Amino acid sequence: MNSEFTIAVHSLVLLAYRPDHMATSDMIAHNVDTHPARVRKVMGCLRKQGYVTTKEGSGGGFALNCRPDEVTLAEIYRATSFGSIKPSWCSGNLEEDCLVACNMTEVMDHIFTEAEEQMLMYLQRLTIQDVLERVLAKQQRES
Amino acid sequence: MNSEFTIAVHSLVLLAYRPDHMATSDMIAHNVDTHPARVRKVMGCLRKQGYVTTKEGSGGGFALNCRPDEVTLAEIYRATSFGSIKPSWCSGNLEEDCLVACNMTEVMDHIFTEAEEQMLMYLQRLTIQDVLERVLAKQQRES
DNA sequence: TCAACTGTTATTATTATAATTACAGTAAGC
DNA sequence: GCTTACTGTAATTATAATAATAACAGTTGA
Repeated sequence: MNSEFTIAVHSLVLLAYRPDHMATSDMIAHNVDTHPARVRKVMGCLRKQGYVTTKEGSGGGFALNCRPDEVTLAEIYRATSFGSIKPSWCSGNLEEDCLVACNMTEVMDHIFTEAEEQMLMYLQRLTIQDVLERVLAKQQRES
Repeated sequence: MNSEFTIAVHSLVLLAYRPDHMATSDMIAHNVDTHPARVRKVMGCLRKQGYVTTKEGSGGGFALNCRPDEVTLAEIYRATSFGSIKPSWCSGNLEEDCLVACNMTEVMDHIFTEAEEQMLMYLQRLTIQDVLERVLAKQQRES
């Protein structure tokens, strides 16, 4: 699976956690441990879907624009990584005179699509708030 | 996701389809459209789990050693690609003095594990026989 | 003893992914 | 208006994951 989903979820959880619900790409990038340009790319995607707003120029950055307890990981997955369950390589050989060789590509493709839908049913039940709470709960157990 | 799962399923479906339930790595490789050595590697894994038997030497090859209607894709996934849902890259920064940065890695890891379990519940409902039937059904619709 | 196989490892090629650089555009504050 | 601190985006480079290939020892049947 594509790691832009991870970056998107991490960024939203971070924004939800911060008292002012704001951060710059530099701050997020340090927190996530990646490059600011990559964060901006992923956040651009979240902005288009309305999950965050951005403010350009000095003093700018990203701000949460949704309720963390209403946004599910399924939405974020669809927005960032839809279809990434399926491996890019696929089997099958149309040259062969064999039903299996000719049709397996499409049949497996269909299976991966259904498997992804099933996974989305799980992600549907998890919100950004839930993830934040898991983070906080984990800390409490350890302290 | 790892494509060895695809190769394993394709190979088992092919064996189930063939009247003698046998094939060499060359034959499977042509059908799947990959290299025979790769097929042998995947089949080695299936042999260890008892899904196929192999016969070395001249006239040898692979033979199905299970009932196609009893083997589920979940088993094959576990045998070949367990854990491959999770991206190798992960977010988080232990250097940061922030709960989110420090704990997100583990929390996301847990989420990917659960998502994979959910996907496995779907693969549990599909057998090699079901896949073969989808292949055959597809052909009938098109002819 | 030859030919046709598997088993396995090592090497190379290819592709996917992530990091980095670069720079135009925007807004705030002096 | 100028400087500074940001975003947006594209192009390039680096790295890692994946697949293909080659090579060869071991096995078996004819």
